[in-house]
Amino acid sequence: MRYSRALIPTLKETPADAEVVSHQLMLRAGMIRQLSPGVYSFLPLGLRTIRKIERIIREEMDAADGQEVELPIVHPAELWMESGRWERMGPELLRFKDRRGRDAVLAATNEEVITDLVRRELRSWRQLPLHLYQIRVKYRDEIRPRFGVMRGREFTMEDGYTFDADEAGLEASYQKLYRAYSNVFRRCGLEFRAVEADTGAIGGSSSHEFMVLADSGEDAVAICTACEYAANVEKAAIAPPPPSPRDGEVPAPERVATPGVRSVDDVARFFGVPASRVLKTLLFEGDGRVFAVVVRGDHEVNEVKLRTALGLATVAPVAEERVPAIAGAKVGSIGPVGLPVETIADAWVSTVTDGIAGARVDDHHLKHVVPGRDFSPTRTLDLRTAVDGDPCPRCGGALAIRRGIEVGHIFKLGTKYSEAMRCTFLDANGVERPAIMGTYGIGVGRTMAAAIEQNHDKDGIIWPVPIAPYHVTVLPLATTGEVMARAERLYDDLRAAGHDVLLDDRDERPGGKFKDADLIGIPIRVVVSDKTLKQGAAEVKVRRTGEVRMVPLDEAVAEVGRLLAALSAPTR
RNA sequence: CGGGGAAUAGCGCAGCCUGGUAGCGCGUUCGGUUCGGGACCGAAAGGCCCCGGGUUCAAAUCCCGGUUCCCCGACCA
Repeated sequence: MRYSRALIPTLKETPADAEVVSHQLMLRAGMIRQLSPGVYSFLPLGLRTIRKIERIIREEMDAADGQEVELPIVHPAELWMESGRWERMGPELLRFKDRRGRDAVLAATNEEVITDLVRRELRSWRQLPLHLYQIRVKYRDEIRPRFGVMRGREFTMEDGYTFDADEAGLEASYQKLYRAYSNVFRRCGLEFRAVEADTGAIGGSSSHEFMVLADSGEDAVAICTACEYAANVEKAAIAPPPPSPRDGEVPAPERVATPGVRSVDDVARFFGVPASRVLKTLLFEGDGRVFAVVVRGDHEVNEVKLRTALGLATVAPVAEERVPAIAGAKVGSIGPVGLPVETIADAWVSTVTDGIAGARVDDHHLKHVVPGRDFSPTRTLDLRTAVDGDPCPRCGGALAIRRGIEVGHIFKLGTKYSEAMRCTFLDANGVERPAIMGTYGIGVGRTMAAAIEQNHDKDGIIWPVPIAPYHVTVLPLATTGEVMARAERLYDDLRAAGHDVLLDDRDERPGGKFKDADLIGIPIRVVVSDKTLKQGAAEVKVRRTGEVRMVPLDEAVAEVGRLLAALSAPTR
């Protein structure tokens, strides 16, 4: 491509509304422009990277026995009613009516459509396993789109689905896709972790999220520093605490007036104890029943873990106005002692041997509260959110909490949709069975943004070679004469060698060309100027390392090939 | 949805408090000098000052209503 003919509108200044570097750099490099919140146009340069990521995905999915399909974007509402997601998905599902007043939705994901497609064709166990995928736009009416292409309302996603005859088949498909997804992200130059993810109350089968570790990530992941355990903090388990020997006798609970003392911090300050000695009591409501959860003051209840541990479909805190009627005191003074509802404790409550808790009388607290002596939880479970340094559930080592960008998700669905939508086959014994499904997704734009988050410096993007919009940029420092002629020849030769090349033939000053080349992040830069031609050479520079060398003109193509190969080697 | 901020030239912003007919930097166009890390001189183009209403001799500026965008909390690729 000749730069003079290309639409690559780079910006010198950072647009004010871009918060994270990937968003800033995609705008500055002229790769994307916003149309409306969470909806972006991809410009030629941005689309080149998108296409390269898509190609990698196709190659890996095909290698994992996937077959590409193309599913509709407009779905009839009936299909979503059949699966139950018309109600369950809520406002995130973008709905509209056609001219006849029929309800329709824009594809947010395609379990319904794929299940409908397959149920019409699937008859025999001999047709299984089946792996279908597509790469296409999705619409989710996100509450708050942000970070550019990272969380959009309209975005391109690879969505894949597997159908198996039995659990063992699902396991094999899942493992195959796990490896395929790992390959995709590795080839995109990403440092990532596959972490255990929450599966919700339904199914209970396993799920992994592929997380790119980056400070700008919206998710938090717990990673064991000693073993391979890694999980989304939504789900991360925590090893139980060591037994806490009671040192000496603890006096009976004593009520203390604590006017205006409400939060855990207030309580800790008032009594002059660390927050870890305060017992925090919260009321929750799940599937129509109310119960209390007790955690240590320095810990947070994890609603996802709570829901899963109790096997509930939904869990939500009880509205503050209703608390006094249930607990006998306002929020801030409720406590577990004598509480007339079922009380469940987090395992780490046992480390409190002499605690402070609400007295269930407004503006009063109890000191010398001993779990097990002064109140008895009906159950003790792992209910809190992991924090940095918590013990790993596998090996007891320390968990580290890191930020992550979820670029992919794989999920053992089981028979949720195949049962609801009667997608069945006859097994080897002639028995009708629902297909056992898996569902898989990769955010393509998100992968691109994540790659920038991990590969940039103060001057701009540093593309990993496999997803770089161009591999090489040739910069003639003059647009006429010998310099231009040599640059043109190099441009042709590099293209003939199979590289994607951008020739900066603009009538720009050298500084401008250098800045733009760095900003858009082309891995290799080749400069041709009067100075280099005096040596019969071109100057070759590696964007990532800054390494510069003069290379004889007739060796330049070979040198570029060597450097690209070296940069593509899986060193990271 | 709740809370906070913003809307003025393609981009980044000032002007608003204290009304008087719109400005700076970058970019763009033309001419010239420059030419290895975003040059310099000269000339020029470019504005429903978010929209609607009100106050006033006069509104970017004050008042009322609305819209849009951005940021912080519950979802997901």
